[in-house]
Amino acid sequence: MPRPARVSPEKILAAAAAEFAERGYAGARVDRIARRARVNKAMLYYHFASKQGLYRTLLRQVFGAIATQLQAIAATESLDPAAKLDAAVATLAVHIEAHRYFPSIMLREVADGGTHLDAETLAALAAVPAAFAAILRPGIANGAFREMHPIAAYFTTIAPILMFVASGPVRTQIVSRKHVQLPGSPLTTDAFLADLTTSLQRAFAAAPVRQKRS
Amino acid sequence: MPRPARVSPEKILAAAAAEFAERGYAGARVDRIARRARVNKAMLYYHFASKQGLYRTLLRQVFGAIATQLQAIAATESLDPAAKLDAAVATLAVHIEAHRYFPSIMLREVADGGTHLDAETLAALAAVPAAFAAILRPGIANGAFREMHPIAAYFTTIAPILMFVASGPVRTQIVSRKHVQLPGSPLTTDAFLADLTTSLQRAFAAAPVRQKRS
DNA sequence: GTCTATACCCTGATAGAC
DNA sequence: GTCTATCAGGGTATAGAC
Repeated sequence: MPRPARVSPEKILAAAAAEFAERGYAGARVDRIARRARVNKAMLYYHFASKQGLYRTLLRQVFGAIATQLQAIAATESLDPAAKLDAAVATLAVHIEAHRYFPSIMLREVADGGTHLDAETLAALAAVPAAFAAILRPGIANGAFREMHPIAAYFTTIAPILMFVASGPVRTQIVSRKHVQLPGSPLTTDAFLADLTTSLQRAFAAAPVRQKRS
Repeated sequence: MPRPARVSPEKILAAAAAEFAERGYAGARVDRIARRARVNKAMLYYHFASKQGLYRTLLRQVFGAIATQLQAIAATESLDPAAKLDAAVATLAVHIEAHRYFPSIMLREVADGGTHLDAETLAALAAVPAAFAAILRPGIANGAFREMHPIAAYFTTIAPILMFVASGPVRTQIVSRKHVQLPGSPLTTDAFLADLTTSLQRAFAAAPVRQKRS
């Protein structure tokens, strides 16, 4: 039988995601999370032991979700290496579109050095580069991609996506000021991703036998 | 005549850089900054009006310093486009090595959406991509690089550098746990930068006339 | 310019009724 | 499970002596 719909924990997690993404762990306020979730603060502490406990639970979920999606791509045997790389970027993009808080949380956790995380949450975080490495591995093995370190490829791929999306608000603020400019015309996320995809395919492709220009 | 050596403000700024990098704006403690700088907290408020004022002054300096270095590369006429790109990456790397706090602060400010910044500080931040765009411009103009949006190229270049370096602590924490792994062997910053340089040269180079493999 | 002491607010967390 | 009331600790900032 379907367990009684405990809507509170899910609503709290959703509110926490938004709050932690906007303010970071230290800047987040438990009061604000409770208000956003429309639950009483005592209720929040009833479901989650503490601010830290809530944070860890949230991050385990966030990292787990994205790792699972990347693992699915790695396991799809019908895709050739280049298609898998494109699929990884596209999947990241779709996931971010549906979960706007993801980039900021990832960036903040990197900057925080994993201070607020326990072993289990760190493991969930580590699953993300592991899944990405699994996506690239066949391509490197069969010579479609050049020899490269999986961690290097990982950061070369996801860092631009995360930072571009997360920087949306700053870029908006900069452009909205008089006398301050950003080079080039406004750049949409789709256009950015298209450009990045081109860059990554060229960056990772096995070196052409001869490629000379004078 | 040389103005009396006011060592305090510089020491405070240095301490603030470390504290804000490690904890972020919200997580930073004025007490701790004062203690790190070995000055009294009242002294800190004497030189800087507030925590926010200190933060803005620091960031203006941080962003200004890196923008200046990139502008110098852009202005060096003896370098060809590919060399300028390599020089930009190398300069970023050297600057980060000398100022370890830089990547975390940049990441955090992106995630924070520029909330704590005033117009002047935002302008200093905007000068960084502007300088980078100036580095690439001649290469795009003369056909050495492919057509690409300067902002796309900017994030494709600096995001990996910033995130790789800033993620040092998390990666260390992950690896230090039993039962949690990161793919590949340990990756040094130098090896990462070498790989990234290769990736970027290929990513930005004008499309070779023909590059086919079957 | 430098320091001590302190005001005052905010925040995470809990007690205890219902 | 849900809510009100409240506390203890720690945070920014300043007053005022030297």
